[in-house]
Amino acid sequence: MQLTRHTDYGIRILIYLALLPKEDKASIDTISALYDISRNNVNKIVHQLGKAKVIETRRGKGGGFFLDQHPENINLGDVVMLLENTLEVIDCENQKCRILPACSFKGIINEASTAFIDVLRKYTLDDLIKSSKQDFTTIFNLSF
Amino acid sequence: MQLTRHTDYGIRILIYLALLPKEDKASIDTISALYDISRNNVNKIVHQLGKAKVIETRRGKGGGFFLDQHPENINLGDVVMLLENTLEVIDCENQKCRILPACSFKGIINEASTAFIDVLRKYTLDDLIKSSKQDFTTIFNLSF
DNA sequence: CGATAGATACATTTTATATGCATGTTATAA
DNA sequence: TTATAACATGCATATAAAATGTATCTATCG
Ligand code: SF4
Ligand code: SF4
Repeated sequence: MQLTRHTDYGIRILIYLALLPKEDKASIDTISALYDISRNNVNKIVHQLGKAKVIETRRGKGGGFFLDQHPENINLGDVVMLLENTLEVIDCENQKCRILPACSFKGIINEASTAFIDVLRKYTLDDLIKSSKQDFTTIFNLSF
Repeated sequence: MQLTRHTDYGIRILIYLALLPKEDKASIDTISALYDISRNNVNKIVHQLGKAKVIETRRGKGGGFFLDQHPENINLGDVVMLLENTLEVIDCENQKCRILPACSFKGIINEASTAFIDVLRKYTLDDLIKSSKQDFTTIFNLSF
């Protein structure tokens, strides 16, 4: 029961974007260096977030990416569900489980993972930054 | 975000034990054959459940294992926490994350995984079998 | 055009999970 | 009491998932 780094990296990237001044763009290389995440990982995540319209990506010279919505409108539940590929906590079918027809564990697990996501749904990207903007700017050594 | 098979296997084993008539014992080989799980996997799980006093194991000829408590007293939250080795949904320290001091995501994730376990905590092993004893006996071809 | 920056595809490495193999230890039934 | 059934334990291997690396393509700006 663990979130993949892919997802966590995605959150980190969004946090950074949320702190950027309006009209500023980030680049894959910047983020890769900033967080010490392999360029290709960042690439993949940015692409995924772009396709899902969480961020907007611009190719070519002077390109980059930035939030497509206000941080208050970016729901953490949605983001995690997007980045985490395995929504199902257990894949009963795929392992020809003998007791499948009688088993109610899968239902309980489902209820539990819904509860998990529901907690995340209560928060937005803004909740991650609003109370610690100062700390973040110090960490990033930004001046705005 | 997925439970490991190890955990799921554990649940299956407990379900089987809960259905056994009083005073009956199961063996690693029986379970291994019944669920088509590798002998060593069953071995490890049984050992773990034994150490945690969820089941009682008896060595030697005529030995085996059986529930150490009534199914109503075996809490699914406890069992899952026991079998799932990674309780932490994300290991911030271990990846020298730059924004750790300012990040509130870990707290939110923690709240979410607590919610997950709390759902499991509402159920016991008995909940898994009480409403479908008949189905299970058919599946297992038991006659009691 | 030429440089920049994301898009895409595929290969490789690393890590986590699952299984296999061997052997030890203990209890009990013959 | 001795053979044997059954769990205990340690380590090795195989498999699968995740993370990272390499390469090339495409779009855009100046
Ligand atoms: S035991 Fe239940 S939850 Fe687990 S694989 Fe079988 S049907 Fe699914
Ligand atoms: S971003 Fe937050 S949750 Fe993720 S590793 Fe860093 S401190 Fe932990």
